[in-house]
Amino acid sequence: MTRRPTIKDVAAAAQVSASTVSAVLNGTAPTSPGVRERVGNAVAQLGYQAEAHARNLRRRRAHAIGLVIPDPANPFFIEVALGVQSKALESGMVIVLCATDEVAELDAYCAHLLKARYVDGLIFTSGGHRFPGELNLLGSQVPMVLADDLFADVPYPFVGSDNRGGAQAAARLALDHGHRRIAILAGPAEVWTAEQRLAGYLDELDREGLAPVAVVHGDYRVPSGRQAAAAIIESGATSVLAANDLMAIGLIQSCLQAGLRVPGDLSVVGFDDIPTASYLAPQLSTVRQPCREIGRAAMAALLSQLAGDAPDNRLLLPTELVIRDSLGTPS
Amino acid sequence: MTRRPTIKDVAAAAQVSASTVSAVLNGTAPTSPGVRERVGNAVAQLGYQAEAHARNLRRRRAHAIGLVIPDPANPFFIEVALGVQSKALESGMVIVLCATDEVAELDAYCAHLLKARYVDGLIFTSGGHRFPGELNLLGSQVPMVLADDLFADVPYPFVGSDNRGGAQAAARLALDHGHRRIAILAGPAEVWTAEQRLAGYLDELDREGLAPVAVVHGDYRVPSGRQAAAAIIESGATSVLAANDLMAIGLIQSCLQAGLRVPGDLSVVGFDDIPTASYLAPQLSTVRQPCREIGRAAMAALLSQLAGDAPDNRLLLPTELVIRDSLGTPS
DNA sequence: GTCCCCACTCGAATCGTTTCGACCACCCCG
DNA sequence: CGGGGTGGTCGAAACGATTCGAGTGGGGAC
Repeated sequence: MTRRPTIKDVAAAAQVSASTVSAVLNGTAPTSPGVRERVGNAVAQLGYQAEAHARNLRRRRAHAIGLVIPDPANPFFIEVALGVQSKALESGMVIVLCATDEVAELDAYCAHLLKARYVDGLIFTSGGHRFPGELNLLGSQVPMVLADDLFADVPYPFVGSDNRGGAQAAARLALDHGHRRIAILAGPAEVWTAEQRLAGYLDELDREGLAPVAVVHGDYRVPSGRQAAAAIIESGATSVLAANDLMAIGLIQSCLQAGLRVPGDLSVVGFDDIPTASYLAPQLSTVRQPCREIGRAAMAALLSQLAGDAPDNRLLLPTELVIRDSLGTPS
Repeated sequence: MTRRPTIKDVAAAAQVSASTVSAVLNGTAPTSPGVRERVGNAVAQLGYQAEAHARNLRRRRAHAIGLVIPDPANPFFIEVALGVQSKALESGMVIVLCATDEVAELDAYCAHLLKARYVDGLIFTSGGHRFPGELNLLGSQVPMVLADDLFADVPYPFVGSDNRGGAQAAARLALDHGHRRIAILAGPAEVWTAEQRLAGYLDELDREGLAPVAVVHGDYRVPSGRQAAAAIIESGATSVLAANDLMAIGLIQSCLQAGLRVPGDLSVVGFDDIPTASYLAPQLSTVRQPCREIGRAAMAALLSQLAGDAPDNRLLLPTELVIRDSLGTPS
């Protein structure tokens, strides 16, 4: 018979009881070296591995977390996901994917996972999407960590990057290149990251006594960058600070089509440093977020929350300026 | 008491036995309308939802599958993942993410998930990576479906796209534009998709009695495209057929830097149609794969395999030519 | 020598569900 | 009127682990 071995089979082979095997395997009680060795041998010989569901049922822990990605089109979140995965691997956790662009569906799915106790908690990367209502309903009952984007009215720990500082650095870079007529291609108005970045840009311009020659709001996606081009060109800006790379890409596309040279006629600085940023011509100067680290830190925060510790409420990781070709001196 | 309600609570509230509640909820036995209503009310009132692990333990089914992505950097697989997710949502399955670029780790992790019965099966997207040894060890015991890439010596059902036909179409496009000196930027030598695409290119050239002026092999990633540029320029080709978009991107970058115009001096056709392809200047003409459909079909195949049906062994979905700017007539 | 404590092990109970066989009442058919 | 099938319900036994209280034996302290 080739039945999958259970803990009883191991117990029989090692001539001890099932509870002792459990104690050995989990280290929950002191055991003698002889027993440890016999159990170890039996496990190795039978190729035993504990059944996840039996264990989870008894322990009342799923050893799994849900990773929520409402906007899978943004490669930024993929990197965050890899960070989460890497930390999860180290800590024996499993990641359940919750990724779809259909937000209502996603909402219901997450609620289902939680109510069925399929996951112990959630890591929520929003990217400017609204916070799901049904999840909100459950209140702060759910162990959850917000990654990347913050909702002011939601009481969960948060891990993200220093958007404001990054934006300041981007603005500083443009100023240092001699730009004075600077336009801002901002993100969606009510989104925290967008607000932070906008504030950072304005901060830094203000220190020079400057104000932007134009502020255009987009939605963090490529087409909105294209649409913003006309207004920005019209503003007479020599430089644009774009609140993310996708919009910067759209903007550059439209400008090139309009016959402008980048960076000759118009300099551009993005935000995020997605892979595509370095594939463009011109390669995009941008602000790199530590995506993987954000993912890892978010997972760590969730773990400590699950362990009952009160984690840091807000963790801001530093950004890094990536200088490529899309920024020049004003003509 | 604020304890999570169990099936017994529902049973008590509806004044029936737990087994009857189970029968109602799962439809596994005939029940009377009156009982159905009482149970329905009780469930609604208590907000009951079955605990996943207890159910899974008893049913000996995880209702979960692992999605293996050895190369998360390739956006192609993200799209496939979304297709898998969408089908999974419909069928009440849960997706466990297995994504890391550390292949040995990934291998061990998958084996762990399977042995612990945390997942019922695997969908494996390889993208030219080697097939994990430990998984292979388990033989065809594991319900598994290969998506996108095929391993000749591995006996699993496969879902992918018609790489050969797509490549033929790409070659035909170049020929129809009048190109005669055509180079091929092929994928890794032992990878099935690369072989198929190469064969398709050669097929179509051969029908005109032509042979490529150069065949350079890359590894499906951007830098290898850059490195291939010199040899291709030297070959005097007027057009390049690139076996995927990432390599095409690298190639174009290097050509532009070398002062060539694209498509003026060199036309390029890619493969995959990743989002970046339409963000480039020039926008890349390429062959679109039905990524989401591949994901959905792979999930469907895995489900039928789990249900005991023998699924189609190889499913090839049609590709589609996407014509943009990177292809012109030879000068 | 006695007592206590600790290291070690075990059996039994438990987690929350599904499933299986048994049971009952009823209806229909012969 | 008897018997067989069936719709409807139930209790008890799994599923495979962990956990808890209890039992045993040996060693150290007094």
